Amino acid sequence: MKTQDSHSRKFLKPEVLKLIGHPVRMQILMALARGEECVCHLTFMLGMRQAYVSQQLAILRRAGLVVDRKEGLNVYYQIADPHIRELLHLLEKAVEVPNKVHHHGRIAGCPCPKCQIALVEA
Amino acid sequence: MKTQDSHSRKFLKPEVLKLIGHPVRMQILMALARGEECVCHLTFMLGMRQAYVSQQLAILRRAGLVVDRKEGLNVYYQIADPHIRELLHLLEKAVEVPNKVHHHGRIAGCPCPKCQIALVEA
DNA sequence: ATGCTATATTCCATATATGGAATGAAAACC
DNA sequence: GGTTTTCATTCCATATATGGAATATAGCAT
Repeated sequence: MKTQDSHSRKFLKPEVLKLIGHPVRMQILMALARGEECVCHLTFMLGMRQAYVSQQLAILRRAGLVVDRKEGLNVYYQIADPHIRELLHLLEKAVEVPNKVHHHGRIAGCPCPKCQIALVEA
Repeated sequence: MKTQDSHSRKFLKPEVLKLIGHPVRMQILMALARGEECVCHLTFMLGMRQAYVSQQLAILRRAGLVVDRKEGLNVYYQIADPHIRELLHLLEKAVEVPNKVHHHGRIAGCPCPKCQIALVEA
């Protein structure tokens, strides 16, 4: 009879928090907390090399925090579990992350479908 | 005009999460989330050597997550900030920790005042 | 002052994380 | 076929974390 049973299942091992507590991975997770994004979009959003972003995404994927979905040439990532998304939304209020991860519009130079379609329509 | 402003200040750096995401430190924090405890009590609760518990407490103290208070021979630790305590209570629902950290009664063999007084009264 | 008790610190070998660079694989298009 | 584009992986030198062991400090008692 506790309050707030919505996410009371123990779904996180302490070690997973250590993975989250990494500046770049945190930024990636915060960006994904708002919704699915493709690798190239994340790359341009964070201003980092693609290889490095993929590397961090692989770590998050192996830890079960994110899942990927291939669509043609692009690979889209999203948070694996609604519980984790909830946790990220809570952390979003407490943790300092660069503003850029909250910029969820078109990104100049990004070649991903979303950005290109938005460009054509504008 | 956002909902829930109670703890919306950005008080946590991502690196601090990494500190929290350590099995032993997580257990210590979860134990302290319920209230102040002395070092010896934590030592007996977790069944670890005192030197090691002090070592981890020092890391948490330097990170600003806990504060200490000396009283005679004992040193009592507590969570430094109500915001952090709130976060820990949220994490408590999600993170797997051994049951022992939730045992907040007297601990057999613990020499701390709390446990000794309880022993005499019983 | 001596000794006891609770806690802190320092040292250190080993393990793991970090992030750069080059390379690999796979799909779409010519 | 070949080429381009997007993403993944592997290798590696360096940095940081981990946790054991010994030692240090500080308060209280006699």
